[in-house]
Amino acid sequence: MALDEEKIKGILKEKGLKVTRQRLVVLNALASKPDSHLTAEEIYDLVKTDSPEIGLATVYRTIQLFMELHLIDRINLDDGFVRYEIGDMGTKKNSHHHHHLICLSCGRVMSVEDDLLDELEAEIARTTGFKVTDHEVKLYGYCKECGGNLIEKNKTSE
Amino acid sequence: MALDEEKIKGILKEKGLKVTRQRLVVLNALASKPDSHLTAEEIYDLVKTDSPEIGLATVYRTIQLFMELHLIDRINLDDGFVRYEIGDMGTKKNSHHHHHLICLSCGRVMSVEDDLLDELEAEIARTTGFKVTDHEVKLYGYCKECGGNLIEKNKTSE
DNA sequence: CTTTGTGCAAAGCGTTTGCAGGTGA
DNA sequence: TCACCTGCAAACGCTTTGCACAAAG
Repeated sequence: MALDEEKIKGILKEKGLKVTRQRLVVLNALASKPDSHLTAEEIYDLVKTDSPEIGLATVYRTIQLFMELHLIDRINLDDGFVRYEIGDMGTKKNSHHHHHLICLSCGRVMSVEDDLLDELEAEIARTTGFKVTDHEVKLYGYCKECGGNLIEKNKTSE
Repeated sequence: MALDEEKIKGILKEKGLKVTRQRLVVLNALASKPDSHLTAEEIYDLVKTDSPEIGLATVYRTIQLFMELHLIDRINLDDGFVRYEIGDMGTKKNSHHHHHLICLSCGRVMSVEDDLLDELEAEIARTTGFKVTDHEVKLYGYCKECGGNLIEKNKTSE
């Protein structure tokens, strides 16, 4: 997935922020792996191939900045690592994030675009008066491949 | 919410684990605040009133143990703190957790028991072949009180 | 008596921060 | 020029660990 650098430059300039090589490189690293949910350290390693002098602190600062600009999202899979993924770049301006499927067997993380949750949110607004503006959904289970294996091993019914 | 100490003792003994005062005190602390999502430090403070000699390390070790025994659940509200709440004690053996409503204005956290997600999970199984066994849902927004205030301030339509 | 658990303090580890020098506008 | 940004290293805060002693079974 190519990054629209001009757009990013525009966003930065608009806020009086400077366009630096480090910022572009970090964002490009995230953009190059749209479905890998990278840790700060992984981003750092990726980025070092392009910019060996970059510091880990800069990566952290850049991540924070882009989080505030809503250009990237944070994901916490509760495996002890905080991860990041590139956002929709404002292309869709849909503040609702996608859901994450986390395979308990192989650890793979997949994303699903689905807004069946709207119904749940409406239900909650009705019963509790709570107005939902955003959600984070993590679904744990077994992916197609791992699930298949489990069925082989665990053929009890059906 | 009173804790069924006999049941806990049984669970521990069954695993060859010892029943210590510290373990009971930690679990009682969680049980005494079923809807407060406590950090390790908060549990430590609570527990110190009953057992001033207890160490923070013991609290952490005990929390871990009870997590493994599925007696307590971890919640991460992405506010920089990891929190814990007492589980359903195996009374319902329903591995599906409740959802959390997190108010972006006052920070309050509420729980909702709802399984509208079953539908979403079925949909996902159908389309992706991913078998969901558990989920974690965080809904961000504004609670009744804060939402009301927002409406006052932001009366644009209706 | 043996094994497991505890308290303390030190170590670990991911993340943040202070500061001097560098760089973009 | 001048404010902003970066790299480095030190500081931080939460959590884990090593070890000797204590307690449970």
